[in-house]
Amino acid sequence: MTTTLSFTDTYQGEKRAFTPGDPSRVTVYCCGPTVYAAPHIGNARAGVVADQVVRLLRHAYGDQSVIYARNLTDIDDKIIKTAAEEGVAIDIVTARATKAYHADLAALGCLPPDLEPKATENIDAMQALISTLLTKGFAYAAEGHVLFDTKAFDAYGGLSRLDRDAIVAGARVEVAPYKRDPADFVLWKPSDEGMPGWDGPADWGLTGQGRPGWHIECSAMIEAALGAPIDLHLGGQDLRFPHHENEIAQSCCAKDLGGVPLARTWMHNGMLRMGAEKMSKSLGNIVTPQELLADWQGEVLRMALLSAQYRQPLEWSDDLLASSKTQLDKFYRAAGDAEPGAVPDSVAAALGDDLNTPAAIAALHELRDAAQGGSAEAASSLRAGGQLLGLLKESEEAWFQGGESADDAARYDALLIERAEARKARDFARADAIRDQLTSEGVVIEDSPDGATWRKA
RNA sequence: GGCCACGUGGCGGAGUGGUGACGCAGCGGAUUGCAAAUCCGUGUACGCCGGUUCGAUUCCGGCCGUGGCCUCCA
Repeated sequence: MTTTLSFTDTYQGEKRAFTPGDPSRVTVYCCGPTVYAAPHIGNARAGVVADQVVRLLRHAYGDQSVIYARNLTDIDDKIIKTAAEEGVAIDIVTARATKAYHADLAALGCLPPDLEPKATENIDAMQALISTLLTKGFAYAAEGHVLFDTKAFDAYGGLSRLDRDAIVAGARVEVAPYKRDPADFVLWKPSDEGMPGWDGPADWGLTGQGRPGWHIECSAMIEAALGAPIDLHLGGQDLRFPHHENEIAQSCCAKDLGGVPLARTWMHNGMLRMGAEKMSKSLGNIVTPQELLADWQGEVLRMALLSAQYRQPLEWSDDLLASSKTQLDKFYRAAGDAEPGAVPDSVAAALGDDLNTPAAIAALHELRDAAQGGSAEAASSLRAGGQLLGLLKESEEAWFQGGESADDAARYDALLIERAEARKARDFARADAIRDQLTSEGVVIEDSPDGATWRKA
């Protein structure tokens, strides 16, 4: 496979050819969830985008040549707060949220990452990183905290294009008095009694236990899981600053990365909107995959998320879901029981051009036309192209009839036979009554020269 | 205020310096006992004002509008 891939690198601010350091070991990291609550569909977009990129990279470089790591942030003040509010142990909160995240992403057709480091299992790596930064003079201890000294890193602000003045001028929170510079950020902070905490190394000069700051977690886990620099770092646009900016600062100051800002390519996905606003927990306008899955198949949600190119904002709506469902129905009808063949170039090329999923879906529609016209080859290509997009994984039968109980299915079949007899006898009143009854149960009848079939609406 | 994006037809959404992707919805027709599915056909667009150009939705400038970020956030 020699497809040329190009992605918009947020650090450089332009679309450029993707060139891994080692094509036989392409390293990808995606900032995973903070596990304090079930994810919303906007969180899931980031997971789907990363999954889509990984699928494409595996197609281009080979399954064994791509290593995909996505972390779990299981130490965080929001977790502590949630546990306290519910009066349950931290573990209960993190296990519950982790389970929900895994289930939801699986429902959206995301492959599990190769590595899924947890913050709590990488404390040693974080402390080692902090010690290095202290030793090299990029960090300092103050009032129980260890802080990163942003003035010591000339390239600070390179990713977000923010300069220190802007950060300070726009600060929405009071600057902690122990900071040397308002832009400095926490690497390690003290934990009160009852909070998760770990002893710091003696030479940090701290008393009592503490816990890591958010940003150091990812730098440490990237180093531990993949080794910096990596080829590709993904995450939501809202993580660009401060999270990713700080990751770069930490990683580049701790280790000589040969001028690479931690990742050779940075990709940031756009936000999902509800109406005019970003969907977010703090705004309270979220909808979760769990809620949506009650009414829509997982592939419908994925199709909806892929309907816009990943960098664009995407407005979430029922119309979008309905349109996605209709399109998938058509794809499944045209694909029939065809086995996936070779991935069509039209689809691979669209994805290789900065993950242009709308163009890839358009290519699928072209294949559908040909398949519907009787081309078995096109049907195979449709399957293969769809599956590169994480779609069209089910059989046609499972797609249209899956999820119904065996009893219901048998009843529908019996009613279809009765209806066929009624129609033969030209008793259309009875035939229509049967159809009306099925309609009321959310089941649609489709007639064909070979007889009638039923499907879920 | 600063930084970063973006404004395309009823809706969603690509793309391009020069014959208006693709989809959903709509409308007309074929098919059907009637529907459903399928097929054929079909309309409407590039925020505003300048500039460059033979020609701009596409490049440049300004304006207006929207969103994101400016240490909670995918």
